[in-house]
Amino acid sequence: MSNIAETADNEERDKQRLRIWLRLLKISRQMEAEIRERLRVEFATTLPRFDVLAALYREREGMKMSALSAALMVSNGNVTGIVERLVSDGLVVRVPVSGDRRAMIVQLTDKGRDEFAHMAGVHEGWIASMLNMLSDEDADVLVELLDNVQIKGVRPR
Amino acid sequence: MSNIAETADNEERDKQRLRIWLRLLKISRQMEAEIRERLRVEFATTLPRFDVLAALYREREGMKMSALSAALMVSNGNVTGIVERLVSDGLVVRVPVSGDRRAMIVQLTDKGRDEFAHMAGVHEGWIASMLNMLSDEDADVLVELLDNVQIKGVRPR
DNA sequence: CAGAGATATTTCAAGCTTAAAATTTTTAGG
DNA sequence: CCTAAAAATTTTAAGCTTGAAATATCTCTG
Repeated sequence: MSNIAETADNEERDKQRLRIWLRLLKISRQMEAEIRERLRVEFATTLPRFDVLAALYREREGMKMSALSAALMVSNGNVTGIVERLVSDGLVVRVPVSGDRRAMIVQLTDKGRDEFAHMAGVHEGWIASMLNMLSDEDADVLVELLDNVQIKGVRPR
Repeated sequence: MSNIAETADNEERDKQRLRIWLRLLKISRQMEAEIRERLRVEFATTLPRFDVLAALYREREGMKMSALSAALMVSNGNVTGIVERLVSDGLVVRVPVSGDRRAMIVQLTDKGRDEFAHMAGVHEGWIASMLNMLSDEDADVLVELLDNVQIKGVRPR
């Protein structure tokens, strides 16, 4: 086989992968912008706050700060600030962990639980309407394909 | 037909669309995080800066600030700060628009053009390697499906 | 040509984000 | 027991992001 031809093939291959990435990025940025806007206008909140509430809603027992930042794939320091603001709004509480004075568990308050449940329902409707151009078949194929994509970080250790 | 059954169908439909969104979001966040990390470590730069350079690279004549923020789908004020830092690094210049003293055109410098061209090549390789689990056939189907997705903002006017 | 309204951009305040440094507490080894 | 290393979290500095307000300039209409 020709090395020159193979190089051209690989170049086209790379370009096709780049195309996928650019489309993926465009769609997710547009959807994210739309969701941020609606959260702001309809619920006077932000996406990071919504994400924190969503994670806590799944874990009735609450989560440690470190578990929270791992689940959301953001830095520790990041979560500190967001939780601070949620606490002052009365949506979550921080309770000390018995037996480890370093750690804190964050939990939804009743108010936080109620507010999130309401927002989540509306949110699901937004998503469905944004993706309503996909046929049921397309949707199934898409879920399948996206499931195969696993991004591995380059991070060693 | 039964209204109850139809409601259940629609509910499942919505859930499937939500699944797509969550997978889309996860993949794009992971890829974005990986790209940010590599840009930081290998080129000591950031994704917003890379995005601005990419937009300017496509437009040899340069772009007005407003065109730049429209192309990147970010706010005007945002671009101001990023361009400021790129100017002080000597990668772009701002030239006044003759005939309109309000406007500014931003252009790559030779240094900016060279640096971006180099980074873009490496960047394409990163993307290809992150998506190398997709077969060529899967990749084609995925591009096709993603092309159909057009998010329409709710914004009136 | 004056003034109203439209345009291009910057400034501002607030919040998000990160990596790295600092703090506090726990755990393990000697 | 003592202390070095590990672990959980917060703080810090810098940059990104937004919507809204402020500036400056331009255009159009009367």
